[in-house]
Amino acid sequence: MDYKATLNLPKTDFPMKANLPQREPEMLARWAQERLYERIQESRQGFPRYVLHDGPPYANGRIHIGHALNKILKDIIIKSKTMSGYQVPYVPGWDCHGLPIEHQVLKELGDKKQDLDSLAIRKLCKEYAEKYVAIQREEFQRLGVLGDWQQPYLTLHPSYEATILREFGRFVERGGVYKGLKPVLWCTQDQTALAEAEVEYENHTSPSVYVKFPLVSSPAFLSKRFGPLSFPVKVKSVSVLIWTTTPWTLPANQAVCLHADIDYAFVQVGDELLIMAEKLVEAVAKACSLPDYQVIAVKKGADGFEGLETQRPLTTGLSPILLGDFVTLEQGTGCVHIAPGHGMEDYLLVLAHNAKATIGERLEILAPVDNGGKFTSAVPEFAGQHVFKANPKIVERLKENGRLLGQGSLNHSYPHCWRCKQPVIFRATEQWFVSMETNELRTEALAEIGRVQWVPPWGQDRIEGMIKNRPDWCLSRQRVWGTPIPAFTCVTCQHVLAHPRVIDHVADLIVQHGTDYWFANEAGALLPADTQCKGCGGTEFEKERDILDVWFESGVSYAAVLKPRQWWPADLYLEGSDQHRGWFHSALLAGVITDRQAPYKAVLTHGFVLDGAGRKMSKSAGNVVAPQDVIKQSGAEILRLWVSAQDYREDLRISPEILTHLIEAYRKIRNTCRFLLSNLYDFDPAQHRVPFEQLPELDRWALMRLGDLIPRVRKGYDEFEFHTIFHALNNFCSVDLSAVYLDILKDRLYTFRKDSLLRRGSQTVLFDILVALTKLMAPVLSFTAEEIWRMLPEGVRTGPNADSVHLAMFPEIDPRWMDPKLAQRWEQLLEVRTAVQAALEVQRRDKVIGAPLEAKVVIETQPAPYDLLKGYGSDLPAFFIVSEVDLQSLPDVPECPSFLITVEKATGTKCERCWNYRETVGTFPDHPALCDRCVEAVR
RNA sequence: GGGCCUGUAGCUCAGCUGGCUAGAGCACGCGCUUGAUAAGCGCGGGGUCGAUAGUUCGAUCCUAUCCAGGCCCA
Repeated sequence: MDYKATLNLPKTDFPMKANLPQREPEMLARWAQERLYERIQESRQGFPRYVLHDGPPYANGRIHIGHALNKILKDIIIKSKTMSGYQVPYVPGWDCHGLPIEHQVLKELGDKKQDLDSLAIRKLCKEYAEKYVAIQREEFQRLGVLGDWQQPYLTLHPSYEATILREFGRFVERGGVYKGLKPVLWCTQDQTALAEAEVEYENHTSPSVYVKFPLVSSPAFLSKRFGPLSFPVKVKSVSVLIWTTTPWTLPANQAVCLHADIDYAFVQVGDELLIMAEKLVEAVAKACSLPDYQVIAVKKGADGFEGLETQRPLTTGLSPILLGDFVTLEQGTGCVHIAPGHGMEDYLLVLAHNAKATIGERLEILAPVDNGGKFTSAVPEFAGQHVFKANPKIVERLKENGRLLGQGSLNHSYPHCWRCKQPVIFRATEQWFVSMETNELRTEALAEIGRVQWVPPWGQDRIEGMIKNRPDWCLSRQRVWGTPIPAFTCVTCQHVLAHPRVIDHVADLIVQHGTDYWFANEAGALLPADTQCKGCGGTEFEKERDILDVWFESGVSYAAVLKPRQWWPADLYLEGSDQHRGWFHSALLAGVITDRQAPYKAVLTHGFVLDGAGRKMSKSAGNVVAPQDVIKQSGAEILRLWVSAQDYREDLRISPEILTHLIEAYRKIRNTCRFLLSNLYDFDPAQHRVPFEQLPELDRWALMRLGDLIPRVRKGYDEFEFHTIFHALNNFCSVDLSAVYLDILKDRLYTFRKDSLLRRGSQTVLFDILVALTKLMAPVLSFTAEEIWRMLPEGVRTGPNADSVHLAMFPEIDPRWMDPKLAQRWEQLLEVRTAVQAALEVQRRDKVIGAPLEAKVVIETQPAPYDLLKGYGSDLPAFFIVSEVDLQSLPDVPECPSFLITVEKATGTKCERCWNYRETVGTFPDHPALCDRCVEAVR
């Protein structure tokens, strides 16, 4: 007779093969059709709100793995907070303005761009941004991220742009906004500012000159100051020797810079002493063909140079010696000529100097060069000449006035305009700034940093360092794709008009007509009717041509997105650690300016995604892992699991190998759940549930393990330590369930009567475990959890709002589960079990047994373990999954291990139905091949 | 070059304020099972805790330097 049909073998429609790439889109369609996100929000009405404010990704290009990481993390937080009893809205956004889009559009236009005005270019930029918003929106949703994808926030929406303008108005109102100079890359041919991305580095030959800056102090004074040092008597002057490849910047010279740690030599040449880096003396002597020279003394940059004054070579003022870190020994003299109007480092050095200096000591940001690259009347001798053309004449002049020590030429890499291919210059132009000092902005921002929770904690050090050292915030860009700076200049007296009331007026116009209105109209149409200049009473104005820095736009997103919904301040901002300089930074400054507080309570950062070897991904290295490929091959679920498996606070790694391991882990979890489901096919919790009090220890132990898992996982979610969740789930499925509980349970589930108390009891536990597990994994394995959820019996998904696992609450533990004494007993029991398995393995190797049921186990133990084991009596064979256990107390078994295990071939005959070896097999005439238990079960 | 961060088995992670032969899961190897079967079970091998020097009775854990890598800035 075939007894297999009498067994309760597992049965389920839940497929072993996940087929995620096909199944996920179906699930997404269902969620969309069921309006799952909206229903989740409705279901949490009246719950405390938790606001995670989305940092807007830039709307160009398809998403990369870093985007996927960021959005999946956000989704995990949103789902887990929802399941913890919060209302968690999620409004995604996009950053739509800015140079990269404008640059790309111009590039694609090629020569055609000459014929287009700014309105036409803006139109193309808008189309470009909208195209990628649509693409990225699809790609983000494909990851399983739930949110208000129908009404995202876009920085190009007129209402958002109006908020940008009004926030700028609040900046102005608060004070601290001013116009100042700052060097930018400038093309003198096209007469336009350029961004770093718009220059190409090509070789270029520049003049190279060595120029003396005589110290004002007498040699006698200096010899005392530096030592005393004894200078040769014939020395009449002491000069700092600088080297530059841009002689045309010398009229704008403001200072000379030395490095504190570099050794400087006093080199005697004739009746002069020249100061230059000791290590470069030889090279300089050669370059300048010095006939005869001698090093008199050597002093560190830090030892006495700072503050000494030198005579400028072409103008009348004095240039102090400053110390700076950027000075190197690679070329030149180790002494650098500083023209803050013509170099970024020069500019920053002078800003830092001015911040500490008295008014009289402050240096000027001088750039006496016009839009066409010609000297202005501020440099009478060369006025009207293009700076590159003037270079030789300047060198000539230096020769005449005795300042030139040597000259040559240098072929080096130099920035050129991407359009006209001409060499560009650095030139200070008028820009809008917000001062870091007015209203104590820097101090207040630093104080706010202290009130925000930074995760991980070093984020605080990082942003603090940046705020401490950053220069004033430059708000203006000389571009068209962005939001205009809503300011005007009086045509008559050049007075600048930037007033909150006027700005509000402009904002109203923009809400009504869109931002193009600004670009299409002149000042008259943009100003309130009766506007008069405060300075002169004039009524004619020129509108500002610059637009706002995009960091300003995204920085004020709290005003555009959170405040109108009363969600301000946000509970959390979550982005990559590069945003300490970016969004966290600009949002903090904007928040402190407009509200005197940070717009967030906590900031969480994640690291960057690297390849398997910990290296940056790049096309050229060929190590790029595209989320689209992973999704197509393995499914978004694998990407979600990947995010959860690693500690994202540090850099993350991804590679084919890592993904393979994650797929394995996924299978394990999926299969475990499938096994649970397949053994519940005939279980209806409403009818069959067995009360906790009637459960045997094995089942109670399983619940206890679940009771350990639940708080562990929930703590992982609460503390944003998702990788601990992955490991906890993985361990629970592999060890507690698969290797122990489920393995032991098979005999009971398969061979006992369907409705026996033991089988129903275990099913009760399997059911509770499955439901809990499904909920716990849902924020990470959102698709799979939902797939399982929909396989559960109808009545289980209790309540009207429980048809999706994402509407459910996390499981709670039942205090009755926790039993420390049981835990202790089972720890020992499992230890014995491991020892039994080791002993079985030995006999298996020797071919004495194959399957463990072929074995009889003899355990000889000391009295104490004996008593423990004895308590489990007839349950022991099932626990070890063997046919027989012979337990004996032996006082003289050694201390460690406290038991001896012998494995023999089991006695009796193999029962055809349950495969146990039993003496009773053959004693039943009706069922000669069955054991007593099975006879009972089939009767 | 500067600021911040990272470096424990093939992979992903534990390792509390320095203290037992450094752990887990997976992967790998071998075996069993064929009633979770493109599954399940068991056993096993594998780490000079990035390198070096120092502090200490004792360092994966503290300090310094170096090496490798990341983000930001220059």
